[in-house]
Amino acid sequence: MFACLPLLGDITRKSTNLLLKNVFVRNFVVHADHVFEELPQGDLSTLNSQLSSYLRRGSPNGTLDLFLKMHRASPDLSSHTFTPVLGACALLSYPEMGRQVHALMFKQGAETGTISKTALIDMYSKYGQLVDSVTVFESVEDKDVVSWNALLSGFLRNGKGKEALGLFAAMYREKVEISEFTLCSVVKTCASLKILQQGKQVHAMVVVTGRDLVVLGTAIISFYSSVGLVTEAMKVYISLNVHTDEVMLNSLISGCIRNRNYREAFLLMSRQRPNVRVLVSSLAGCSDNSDMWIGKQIHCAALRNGFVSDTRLCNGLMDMYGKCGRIVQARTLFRAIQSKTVVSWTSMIDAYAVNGDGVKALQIFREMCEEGTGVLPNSVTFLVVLSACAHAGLVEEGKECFGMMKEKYGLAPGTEHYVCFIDILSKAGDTEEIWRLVERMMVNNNRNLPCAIWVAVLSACSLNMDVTRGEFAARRVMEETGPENASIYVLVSNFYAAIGKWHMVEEMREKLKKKGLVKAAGRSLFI
DNA sequence: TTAGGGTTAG
Repeated sequence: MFACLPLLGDITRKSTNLLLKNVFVRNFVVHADHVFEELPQGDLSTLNSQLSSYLRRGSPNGTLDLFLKMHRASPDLSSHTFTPVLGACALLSYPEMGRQVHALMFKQGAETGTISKTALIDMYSKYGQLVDSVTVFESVEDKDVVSWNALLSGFLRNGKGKEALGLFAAMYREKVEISEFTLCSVVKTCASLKILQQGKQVHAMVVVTGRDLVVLGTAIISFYSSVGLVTEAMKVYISLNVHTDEVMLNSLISGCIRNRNYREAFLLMSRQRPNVRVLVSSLAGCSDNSDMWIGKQIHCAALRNGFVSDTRLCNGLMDMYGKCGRIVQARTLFRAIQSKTVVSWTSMIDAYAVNGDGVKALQIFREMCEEGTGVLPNSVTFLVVLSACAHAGLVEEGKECFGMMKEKYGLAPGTEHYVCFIDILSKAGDTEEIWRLVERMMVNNNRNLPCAIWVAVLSACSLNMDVTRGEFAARRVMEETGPENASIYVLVSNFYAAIGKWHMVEEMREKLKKKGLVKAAGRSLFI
């Protein structure tokens, strides 16, 4: 059932204590000095309240610190002890510890109740381990609306929108009395899937049932913005007549920017002092829309409000200037950031990469990797770097970075990294090396590779006129791709055209026509 | 025990 369960036989109080202590020393150095302090006075229920209190006040480390002391002092803890501890584990994104706490609960028989299991569902979903969330959910004997909601929001959190809607349908079938939490998750799901009709239905349900309208109203405003109906979002905002809620107003401002309703956005912004979060979100909208002049106005608003030393805001500004082709502005901002994060470095590398300067992108990357920066590259950094190498044809550098990712930083390349690497090898005309890589991946993945890999291989074979391997890749692409993906048919068709197999080109075109698919037209920023 | 702002990089 759970990876931790085979360990249960080894979990004595001593070993768990040691594990928890190690976890603290590794991850919560600030608290390590205090772990041997005496347990605060109080009975178990008082201490349990204290655990919850730490969590509510935003101190998960405090919760875990106290839990460790409690565990050292007495082996008998209650389910009320574990629920806030699970919450703290979830917040601190430390799956190993969460699993060990689960094992301890199991050992003490404290994981049987609905509330305990709901906390486990939530924790596993926050770790991205949905299979375990579902397993726990299925084991709940008396499922209440909260346990359903926990799984529902877990699906949503992990990008499983369709599954979330399926679960909502199941709640209906099971006649679960839905709550505001349910509706909130469902309306967010509709926003993520951009499904207008279902979202409208949820809106109607909210209006009819007269639920709490501040939180739900914000989710509905956000939903209408996400589906491009910012006028509807405005109507909801006006009808709710809640002008004091900052989150709701910010949701509307961000929606206006993303939908290019700039006049309304700045009008709303003038009603109250904007905070960093809404400005950063608005800058992201400007980046997506490539609207530098609006981005500049937000830059001015940030200056007026004294936010320009905020790293997240500078990251947003850098990204916006970079995406709009203003590399000098991006670099000036980057150099001025006092405490650069991995996002700052990655944004700067990306700014050079998207503006075609692979050499400068690599220079910044190397600077980032030097000792003393206090920052380590992550998988996004490597994706940006590999992409820069691919675009600039920096083959040897790309190979070096791909190797470095795992060997030096212990980061396993994902599908996107392999796609970039195949692109790099393709630029070097090295289809032999690509094929060796593919064979290794097939061995490691039980011969199943994601479609994106086959697409990259096909493009490489097309570019290098590798007929035999290209045909193999083309067959795999057609097997793996969904019937709705028109661009894949065009890609395969172009490959057959490149190698002169015109009957296959015709076959692809026929398939495309029969399915009534049309490839989306390419668009330029300036047309 | 479960919900609101697509806060920033792919």
